[in-house]
Amino acid sequence: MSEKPFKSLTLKELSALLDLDQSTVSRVVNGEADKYRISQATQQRVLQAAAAHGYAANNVARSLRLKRTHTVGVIVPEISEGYSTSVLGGVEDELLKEGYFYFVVSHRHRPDLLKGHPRMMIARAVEGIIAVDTPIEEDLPVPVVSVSGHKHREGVINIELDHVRAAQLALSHLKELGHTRIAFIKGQTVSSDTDRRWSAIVHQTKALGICIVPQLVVQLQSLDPGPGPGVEVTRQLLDTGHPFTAIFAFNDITAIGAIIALREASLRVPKDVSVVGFDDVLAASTNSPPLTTIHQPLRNMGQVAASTLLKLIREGTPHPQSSTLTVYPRLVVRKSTSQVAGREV
Amino acid sequence: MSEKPFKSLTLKELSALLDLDQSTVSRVVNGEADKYRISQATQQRVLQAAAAHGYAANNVARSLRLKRTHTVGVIVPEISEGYSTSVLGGVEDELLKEGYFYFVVSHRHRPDLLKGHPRMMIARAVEGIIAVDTPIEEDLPVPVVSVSGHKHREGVINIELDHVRAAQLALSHLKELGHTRIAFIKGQTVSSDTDRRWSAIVHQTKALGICIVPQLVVQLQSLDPGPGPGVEVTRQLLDTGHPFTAIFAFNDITAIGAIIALREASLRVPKDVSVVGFDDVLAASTNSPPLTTIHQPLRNMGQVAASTLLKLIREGTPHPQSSTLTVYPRLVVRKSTSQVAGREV
DNA sequence: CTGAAAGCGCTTACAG
DNA sequence: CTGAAAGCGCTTACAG
Repeated sequence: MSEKPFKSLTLKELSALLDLDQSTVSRVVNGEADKYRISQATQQRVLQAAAAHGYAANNVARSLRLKRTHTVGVIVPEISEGYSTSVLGGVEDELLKEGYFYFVVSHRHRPDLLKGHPRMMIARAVEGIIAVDTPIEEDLPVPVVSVSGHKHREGVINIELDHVRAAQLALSHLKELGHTRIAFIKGQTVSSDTDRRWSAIVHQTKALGICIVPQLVVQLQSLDPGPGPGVEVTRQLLDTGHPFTAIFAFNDITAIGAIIALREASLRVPKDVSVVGFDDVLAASTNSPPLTTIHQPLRNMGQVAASTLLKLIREGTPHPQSSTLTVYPRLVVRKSTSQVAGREV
Repeated sequence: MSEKPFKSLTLKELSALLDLDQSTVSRVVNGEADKYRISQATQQRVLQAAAAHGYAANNVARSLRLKRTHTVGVIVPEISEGYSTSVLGGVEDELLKEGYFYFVVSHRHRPDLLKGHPRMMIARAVEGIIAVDTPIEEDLPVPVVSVSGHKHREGVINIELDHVRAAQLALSHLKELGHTRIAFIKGQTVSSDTDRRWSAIVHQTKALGICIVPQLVVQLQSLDPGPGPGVEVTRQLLDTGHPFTAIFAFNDITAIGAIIALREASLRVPKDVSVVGFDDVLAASTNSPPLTTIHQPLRNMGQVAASTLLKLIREGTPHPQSSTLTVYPRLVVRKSTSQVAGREV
């Protein structure tokens, strides 16, 4: 039709062409012709001309006028990483469906970005914010939904995994296989899930009659998103000389690191040591051996986060109740766990 | 300072408070006080009041007035996937540095989204678009930079890997290890890299005196982003009964799939069959065995794409020359390749 | 049934 | 040195 695609006219130009007022054209284009009882003839003319010239309203002007940007912000720790991007997939599903777009920013645990990014997004007039595994440190003037946030800030809705159930699934699986000396790798202190997960484990070991041996509990330090930190910490575990037959790792990448360290020490997985991961990111199934792990419905968590945020935006409640939506884990048994052997390491 | 963080005043309100005209306040806030020779006293008052009230200009109004949104769009095949997100990391590095934000959308190879998403982003007034491994099907009214696009559309700048060098690195590595019967897994037809990579391989096999056996060439069909398609195609390869001692896979995830299929057939990697991947995503190093692969500098490609796009935007050239920026691969030797054994499969 | 006017919140020539 | 006015491109009460 037009020579330059998208080189769209303005409303004013289009109206001039049609010899109609802007307001009339605006009404027809926005599907409010009936409401204003605009004649069929006029409607036809407008619609045809709009199509012919590829008219599309300037969204910036529209946003200014309507005070709605149909944009939300998403903040994640690290963009090049499986956990966040699985959630993002779900966020996208829901948002695009409703005509919303989103900005993504990553903070990499830098305090300046943790504070600055939400502000910048607000300055960009986002209508709401989704924080993935990221603490929100101040009150924000838009609705906030947090995925694995755990801060319970006033007015923030949390999408959270049932960690007690997760611990139960993992630990009873290990117990059934005969493991009693289990080593634990806790997450970095910066990760919002760390405390919750650990409390749940402590709780469930009691329920199941499993002892936690303090020497068999280590914590990730380095923020490196790869398997390195898991390797490091597993070496420490082996160095202590305390025997164990299984490791419950903070996440899949850490579990993969643990397996690397175990192999270095000539220990076979799962024959000598069983390893359980957490998250069920893509790498869990492609690893060799494929990881037994706790599946988090990450994509679904993203969908729930997005649809919840959209609901808050629609309702326009300035300070909704802080509350929690719980999602449920699943045990995925693959090849990194097996019946405990006679020999302990 | 103010009770509600970010509940920012408008320029007009702030000016009223100070009993100054909007224009004066605007000038000071935008750092143009000197240019307009505004008195020190006034500057102080304005700056202080702005800080006290947390004044920040409404970016929507600003964008409308200046006709600049400081926003770009990024389109990728799949958001929950290592290749795209590695590139996105680099894109973010450069963009945020310059005060730009970006929208991300994924098309999942759906024709309607491939066409619709760029249009929607244009309607959102992005100043430019970065297309990652995604063909651009029509002329767009903003600058476009393509990462691994290969379409050479008029006015689009391509960031491309030197595939000939990549093929040379992989094939001479295999040749040095004594492999002569090499199987090849080509990419899906929808992937922009597929043709280029294959041409480069054909070219380099000739240069190195390696024969391509037609029965040992298979192509990925399924669009599933996991290792499944690689497993499938490797089974076919084994079913043909043609002997081979090495596989050069289209990417790391496919290589991982190939290894799974090889194991099913009781073949050891690398003892019986060597496998070379491509990309060097995180999974390549964490896999067991860790993959020998061709490293693509994905993050760097993202950085180059973003800084190039920003340059085009700054220059305001409506239709720059189509051109190509080449980046270089690196061979990463890990544990999935070894000297050829006497026995052929 | 359609139009004229105001206004969203900025920036910037133009005056003085 | 500072202000008054126009205008970016829309939408929507208010008229008639």
